Amino acid sequence: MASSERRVRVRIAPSPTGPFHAGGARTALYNWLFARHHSGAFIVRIEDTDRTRYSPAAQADILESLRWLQLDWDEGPEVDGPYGPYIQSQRVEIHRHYASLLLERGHAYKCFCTPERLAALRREQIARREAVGYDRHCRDLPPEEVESLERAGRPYVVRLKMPREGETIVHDRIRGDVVFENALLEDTILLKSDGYPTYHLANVVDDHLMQITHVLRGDEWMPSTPIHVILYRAFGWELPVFAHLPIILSPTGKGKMSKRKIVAADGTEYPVMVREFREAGYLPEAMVNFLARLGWAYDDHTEVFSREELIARFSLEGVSSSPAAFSYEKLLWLNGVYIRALSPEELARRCLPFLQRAGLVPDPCPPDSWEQLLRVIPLLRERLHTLKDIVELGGYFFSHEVGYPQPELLLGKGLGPAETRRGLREARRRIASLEQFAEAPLEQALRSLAEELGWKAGQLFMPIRVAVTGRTVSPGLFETLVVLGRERVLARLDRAIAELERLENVS
RNA sequence: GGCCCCAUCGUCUAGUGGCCUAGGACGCAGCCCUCUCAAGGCUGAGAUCGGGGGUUCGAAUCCCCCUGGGGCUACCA
Repeated sequence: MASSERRVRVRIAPSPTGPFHAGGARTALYNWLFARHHSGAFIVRIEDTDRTRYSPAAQADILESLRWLQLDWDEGPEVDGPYGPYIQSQRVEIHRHYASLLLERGHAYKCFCTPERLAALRREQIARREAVGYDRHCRDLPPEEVESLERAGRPYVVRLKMPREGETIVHDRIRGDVVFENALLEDTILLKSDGYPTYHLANVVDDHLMQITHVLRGDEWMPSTPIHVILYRAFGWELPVFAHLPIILSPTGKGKMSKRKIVAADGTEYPVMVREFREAGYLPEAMVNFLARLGWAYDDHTEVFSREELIARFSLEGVSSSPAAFSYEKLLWLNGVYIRALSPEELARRCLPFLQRAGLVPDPCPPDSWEQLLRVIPLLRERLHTLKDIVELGGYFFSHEVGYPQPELLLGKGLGPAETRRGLREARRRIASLEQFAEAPLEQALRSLAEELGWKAGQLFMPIRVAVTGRTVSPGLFETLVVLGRERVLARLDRAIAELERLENVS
């Protein structure tokens, strides 16, 4: 049966050497979408055969990131499944078995070359400006010599015997047929001297054993695919369908997306790891939508896709073959779109941790803080690009005091400290004596005051805004005053008036 | 250096021989709304489809060369 007719089974094979980054997330998403689209299985397999770089924290981060993005896996760590274990290091006996099978069948050989010899060889090749690579020194060692070296306890690796002529064609669903000249391929190491398999062996063996039908992975794997094809053939196994995804470029378009935090010229830090996006206040649904569109398009106008639409519409045919640069501007816009689509309660729920982390709301959240947050959300909803923005944009709704680091911002346009102070004092008096502290009466009172003073509305509103929020930017003044509450408004007006008085005396 | 991939507005892309004097989105600019900022609405600037050869009545779309960019080149994945 051709693999395309079997039930689709795809996997991601992250290596727990560092936190999960945007590129890994995109690969995971495409695999997940492909599986869900075809009602297939999405599998997570942890490839931790590099014991020197292994990090338990990284492994936890990968799973946590996948969960945050809601890319649920059908088989893998924590959920297990019929083809386990799904932690590669627990499968080394299996890998060793298949390596010995290759040895028996003459598809592989033991190589006793020391790292020193390899390094020296490499240096010579570079000096002679030759192509670097293993010289197959041990490929045709006489059996007796192999035996004696082994008896002497000399460490060895197992290498794959590459065909020395002909070519290997990789059929790729995105790239088409890619031809590799066998003579240029190296006798790749399959088993390291520590007994652990390399990626090539473990990956092929496990993909086969786990019945993987489609291998969707980053384009950086294209060069090693002929090795994998040759391995499949050596075992006599059916090939999966390969599809190499375009890599993600850094926002500048120069080079692969960094795995370290991107710092702009102005010092702004941009997230790269999935957890950093989460901490920066991005919504998982926005991330999913953005990542999906990075290297894939459905038609000539749709930008916003729900998860269900993505599943329904995703196909390999829509995946572009050229690399895509990451755009924080577009992500930010999309994040805003998703924020505005959230119900006020849901948005409040998601913003809460950010306010708590900033120390503006206690943890656990007391009922009155929650009520206040619910009042604040409608005012800030369309102003947030990230959840974290609520701290900067709305902190004054929760803090007890606001400061005026630049007191001159309190001044009305074209007005001096004395005049502004007079306006503010009168505004304070009228607000205090208002029967009903609500938007309409506030607006009426303040507009008529501005008129009486012969000021433009903004000349009065801006000083009040700065007085009560400490900022020149806020939601509409009257709704802001109402949510702040009369007590807080009056206290802050008093402080501002005092501040203006000081400013008067200075000048 | 060798091998491999890629090439449409700044960016993500639509486009699979005629519907393209190249469409949409982000970003940018202007205007409207307006108490500031957003959000929203409208308008605009922005790509001779990297260059050169072919094929064809006709090419962004097919072929070749060049150029540019990227990836890989570990007892890492």
